[in-house]
Amino acid sequence: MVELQDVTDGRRLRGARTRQAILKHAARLASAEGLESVSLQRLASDLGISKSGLFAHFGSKEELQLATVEAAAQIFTREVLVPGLKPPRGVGRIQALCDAFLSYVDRDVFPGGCFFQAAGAEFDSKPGAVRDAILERKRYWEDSLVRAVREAREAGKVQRGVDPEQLGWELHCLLAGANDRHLQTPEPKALERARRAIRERLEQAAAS
Amino acid sequence: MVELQDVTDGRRLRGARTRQAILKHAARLASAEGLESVSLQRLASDLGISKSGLFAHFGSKEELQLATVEAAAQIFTREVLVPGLKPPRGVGRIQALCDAFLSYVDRDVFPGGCFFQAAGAEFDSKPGAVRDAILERKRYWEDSLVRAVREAREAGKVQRGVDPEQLGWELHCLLAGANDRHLQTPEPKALERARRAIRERLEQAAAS
DNA sequence: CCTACCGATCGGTAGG
DNA sequence: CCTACCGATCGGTAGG
Repeated sequence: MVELQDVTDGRRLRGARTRQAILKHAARLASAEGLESVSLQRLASDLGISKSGLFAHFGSKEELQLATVEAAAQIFTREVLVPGLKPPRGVGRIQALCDAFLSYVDRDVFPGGCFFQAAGAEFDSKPGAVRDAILERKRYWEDSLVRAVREAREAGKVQRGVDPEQLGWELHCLLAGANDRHLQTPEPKALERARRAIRERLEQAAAS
Repeated sequence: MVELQDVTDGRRLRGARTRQAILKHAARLASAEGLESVSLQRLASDLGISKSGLFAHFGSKEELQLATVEAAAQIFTREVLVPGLKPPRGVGRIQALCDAFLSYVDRDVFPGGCFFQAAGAEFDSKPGAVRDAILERKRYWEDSLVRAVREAREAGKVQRGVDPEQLGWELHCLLAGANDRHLQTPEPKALERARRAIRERLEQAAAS
């Protein structure tokens, strides 16, 4: 009984590890070459398994794409949201969210820049479950910036006259632009421009 | 002789018209589905010609892509740069460039939003002639904004303390963000947020 | 009855 | 511009 259970658990554990390895590679590839371009054959040969091995994990290409979006969201949460939400509510948290995103871009967590920026642009005109999943995650990130501004304003750390939705969206634009520029001309100055713009926006918005 | 020449000219004219029709359709398709996804077969059947008919106009897929980028650039020039550069140098021209871009997004000149936004995101991690052509055009547009700010500053219409490269880049980020948001949630408010941000930035920068 | 794969091949389509 | 093809690769499935 115990032996049999061990074998079963071992198989499940191995399966889960393989699945994570597949999805991490798929997400990295997709950021650079496009989610649609990550073919099952390409993915299989990169990982040294067979194409039918992939089909044991994901029943179809769309399910693989949805699982890839999910895996990318976990990476984004770990690399951006967790460090960005560490400081207490206030201007410091808004700044930390922006810094965490810029660091995530600077460290090339995904070789093709922010996964959701790339996948969002690829799928924004392709209706379906994959587009919906990507946009839901993108919206959560944008909302996190808006929420951080709103909470800072409620705590009296940001001026009453500031519209959280407006400032949150502007910060998001600058961060997206920094990702864009980083991919076009990968020089330190690319991110510096965004840091400067964000600093100025936050200084203006901060309660005196 | 005359007859022969007429036939030749007629053929050339017809050829040029077909070429323009192909490229216009290719650019519109590419903005929504991706430049790489516009297959020769798809394009041929959409236009009611044969795949080899396309090869008579363009020797390879890459040449078709380069010609598509060129055609999209002509559309962008006509729809954004020409109206945007109409006002004399000064804050009015900066505003006109931004308004022209937002109108181009709002009118859905390309069904998938700004062609260069979409194609840039698709190719920014794919080295080659197509990426170079796309980024060259994107850079020209960004430089147009920077130039408009610099000229306004030189004319004393913008404060001395303003960095043209910085403000030009920030305006570009807001416009790109407006295009992004327009594709995600096509409501009038999407562009309104950008208009408000741009108005505030320009009021701040204007010489008093 | 489960899982994690294999080699081979299905009908179609890619660029050329 | 056409028909007629090529080597390869696409997403997906067969039996073992």
